[in-house]
Amino acid sequence: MHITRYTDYSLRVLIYLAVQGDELATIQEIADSYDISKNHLMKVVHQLNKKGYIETVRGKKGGMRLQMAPADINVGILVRETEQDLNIVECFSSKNACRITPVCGLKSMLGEALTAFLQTLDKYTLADVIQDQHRPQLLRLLQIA
Amino acid sequence: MHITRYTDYSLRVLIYLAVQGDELATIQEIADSYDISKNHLMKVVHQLNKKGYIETVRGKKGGMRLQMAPADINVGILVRETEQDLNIVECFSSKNACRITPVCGLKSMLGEALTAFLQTLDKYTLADVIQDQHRPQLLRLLQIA
DNA sequence: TTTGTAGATGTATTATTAGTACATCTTTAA
DNA sequence: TTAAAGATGTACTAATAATACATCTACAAA
Repeated sequence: MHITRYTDYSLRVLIYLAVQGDELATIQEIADSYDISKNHLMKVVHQLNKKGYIETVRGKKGGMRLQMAPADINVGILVRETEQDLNIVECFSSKNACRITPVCGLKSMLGEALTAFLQTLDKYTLADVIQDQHRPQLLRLLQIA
Repeated sequence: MHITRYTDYSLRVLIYLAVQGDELATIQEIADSYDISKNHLMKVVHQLNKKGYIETVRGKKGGMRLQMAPADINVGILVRETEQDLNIVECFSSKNACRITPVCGLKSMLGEALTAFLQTLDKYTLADVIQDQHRPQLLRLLQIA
């Protein structure tokens, strides 16, 4: 059981921006800080912009910054919006072919478990991820000047 | 986010055997009932046997049956044992390369969420999956004589 | 004791899809 | 006008889940 790197990277971008503050950050800087693919990050950033989490500025001296306060960015909601496919087993998807689905108790159990997973994340915001006490270390680890 | 078909099939085999009762069932019968790959099921059955969930009988007139009572087969434990990789994000695995892991609050949140997921499943057993009231329909849907 | 049927086991192949790379376009500050 | 930044779509690669296949072992019935 995994969440996709896409969701992981989305969270990392938001963490970077929250630590960085009001300055604009470029995709290149974030990719370098985490040592991950710039091209993949591009899609992540594009989606975060579309969903209103960040604002992007094109052109020279462009970049991006958070459009919402860290305390208003809920981790559970973000995961739900970012994780493409939350059908944890076949019977949750539209192309289900399992014959016993109508009378199988498993589906509701797994649904309840998934809800418990997401509701746990609903308790937290981006501000909780980056506690103030850790900000200096995060600035250093992410090599933000 | 998914669980693997391997885990799904493990659960389906146990459901079949619980519905079937004391008779021996062959891999072929189970594969036919669910219309899934016999070859894939072989591995699933082998592992369920190794873990003590079922007993298998080789040779002519062979097959398999449950080795534990349905009420003693816990769904959460089974999922933990069957799902190969429960490292939901990179920082949970041994080959983690994310720089901020030491001060990142996300790891404990996702850990807590995963625990909530599994603990939900811990509340249920195979007997809960197959409620008595549904047994006749399950027998029919699985085409068990 | 032979034969056929069942599971045991390991290897190879296929398919899916996440992840990555690349090319080109648009925007904007200097 | 140019360089630097994001926008966008397409194509490729890699990882791994899923499947198929081949051969072995065990057992029961004829």
